[in-house]
Amino acid sequence: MIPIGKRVFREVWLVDFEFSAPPGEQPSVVCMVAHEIGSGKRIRVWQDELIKLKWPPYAICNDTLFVAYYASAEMGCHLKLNWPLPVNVLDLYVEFRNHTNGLTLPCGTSLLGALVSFGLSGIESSEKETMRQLAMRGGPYTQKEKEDLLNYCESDVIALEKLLLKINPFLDIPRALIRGRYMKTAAQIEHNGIPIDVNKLALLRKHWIEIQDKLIAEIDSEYGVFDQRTFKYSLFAAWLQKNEIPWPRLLSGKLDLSDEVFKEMARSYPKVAPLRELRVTLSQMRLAELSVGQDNRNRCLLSAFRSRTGRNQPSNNQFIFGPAVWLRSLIKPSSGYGLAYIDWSQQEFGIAAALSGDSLMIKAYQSGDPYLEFAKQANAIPINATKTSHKSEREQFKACVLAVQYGMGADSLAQRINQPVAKARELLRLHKETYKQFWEWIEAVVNYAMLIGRLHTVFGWNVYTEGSPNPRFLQNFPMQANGAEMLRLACCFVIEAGIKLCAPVHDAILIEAPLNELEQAVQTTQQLMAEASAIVLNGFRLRTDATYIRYPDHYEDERGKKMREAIDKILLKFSGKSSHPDPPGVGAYETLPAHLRTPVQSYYLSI
DNA sequence: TCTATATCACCC
DNA sequence: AAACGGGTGATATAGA
Repeated sequence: MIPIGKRVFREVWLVDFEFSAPPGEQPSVVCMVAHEIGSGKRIRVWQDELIKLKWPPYAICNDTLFVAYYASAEMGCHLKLNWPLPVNVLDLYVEFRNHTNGLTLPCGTSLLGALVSFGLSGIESSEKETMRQLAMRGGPYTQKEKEDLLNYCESDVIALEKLLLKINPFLDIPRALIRGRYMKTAAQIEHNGIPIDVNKLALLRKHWIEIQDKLIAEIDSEYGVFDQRTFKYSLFAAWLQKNEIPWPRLLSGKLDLSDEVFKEMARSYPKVAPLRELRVTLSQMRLAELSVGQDNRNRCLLSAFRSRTGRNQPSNNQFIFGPAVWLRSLIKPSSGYGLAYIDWSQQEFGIAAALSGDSLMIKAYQSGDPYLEFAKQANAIPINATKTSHKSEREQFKACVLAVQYGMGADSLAQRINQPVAKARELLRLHKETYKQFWEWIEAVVNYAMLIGRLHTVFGWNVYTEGSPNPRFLQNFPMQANGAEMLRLACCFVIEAGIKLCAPVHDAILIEAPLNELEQAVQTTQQLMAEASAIVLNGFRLRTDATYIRYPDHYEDERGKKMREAIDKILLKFSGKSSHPDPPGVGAYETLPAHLRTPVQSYYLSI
């Protein structure tokens, strides 16, 4: 019987896998080492034996604990091996993040870094790098290499045990297991991936440079500020001088090349407008390393718990939801399937309302249109006003709500809504007067952080706020971090309900289902998202919106439609046809067999 | 030629 | 002094 935190487990298994994971592919397992703390039992298994096992060689039931560092990797290996996932997962990466979040660490958040910060030493990081390379290289391996890899794998398990003993006194096991549960979910999401129109992607990649060249050639002939595809500051400066245009400069003395300045300057000097458009277009053309596997699905590390607020932080480069929105048109369900993008409506506003208990804010959220209702509550528009009758007022109150969420000041808000500072000040004042209880609450939160030196969410995601923290961060933390809790919980529910979850996107998720099951899946997902919000917000339920994408349609975001159409037009000229037939979905969709799914778990509440 | 820095743009 | 939260990544240029 081994006590971990305040709970006792029959067995505690420390596990590490070595694997290789080419971009966009599920991991290929190389080897595994597992140690059990109580009995001292040690297991070392090479790939060829692992794939024969139908069940992990360690206990994964209710009264045992699975411990790993960055457990989504180990869980990914389980899924690849068709093994069920452990009931109780303790991820020391996540717990170390939570234990030190907000502090400056001597050696980062790797296992090695965690050991160092507890005054322990692991193996040399140069050796680690060599072995990691060896695992990534893939087989075949010599007997010596196999031994080396297993030894290396085992050394990490030993390091993990040392870390566990050090961090054990700080563990809040019920909550740590909720976080571990999300790491299981994250592994399943990564395992699933997002279906991609690979023909379109190939076409885009093939003509990527040509498209940019064409766009530049069309416009730059009038300016001569590009060298190949590089915008040259010096050439632009020369052009400005020749055209006698005084251009704003940064404090450093360099020309201010932000789009904001381009926009303003285009008003007084219309001839800079086309150049501005070109720069905007080119900046939306970044698609370097979208990682798509052989099965035509976009997969990458979600980097769960990476951000200070506990959000996922996948690479913008590899993740289809990273680059400009028009590129989401590459998301396309395979034949017979559909997708749905489901997001919480005004999530942060709802969280602020619920956690502060501000009755007017709650009423505004429940009205269905918080921005319009806010304007009414502030007596700025008549009680019978609508979204259409008072469009611009609604936009201003909306901007004000967002400004408050980010701690924006009157000057920035004024600029944002293109109004005098007095107007912005007035809007912010109305917010403070209308939502008095919210402001009392949020000020108490900020004071608490200043006094105690840390903040945490309802499920115990912690951040240290020592030193001179940015007060706007403190003010935003409860909304963003509890929003992240909500998303993680919803993802767990959705995965555990057997729904194919493809991606989390901060306040939204993308799911997939056969066309005839899609609406049911969406309905269930919406219920589960409401459930998750109620758990985080003590009974308060947030609404969700769903957008469907049914084969043969592709994902389309209104904001990116113009760009997508413009690019399609150019592609048409290059290739002569708009699209190729869809390839068959290569292993595009297989539902995880029921016996492999994580069972639905109860959750723990309180604080 | 490579790296570091500043700046900017994208996402929620 | 200024004051938009959390991020990742690309780009242009300066400097080693």
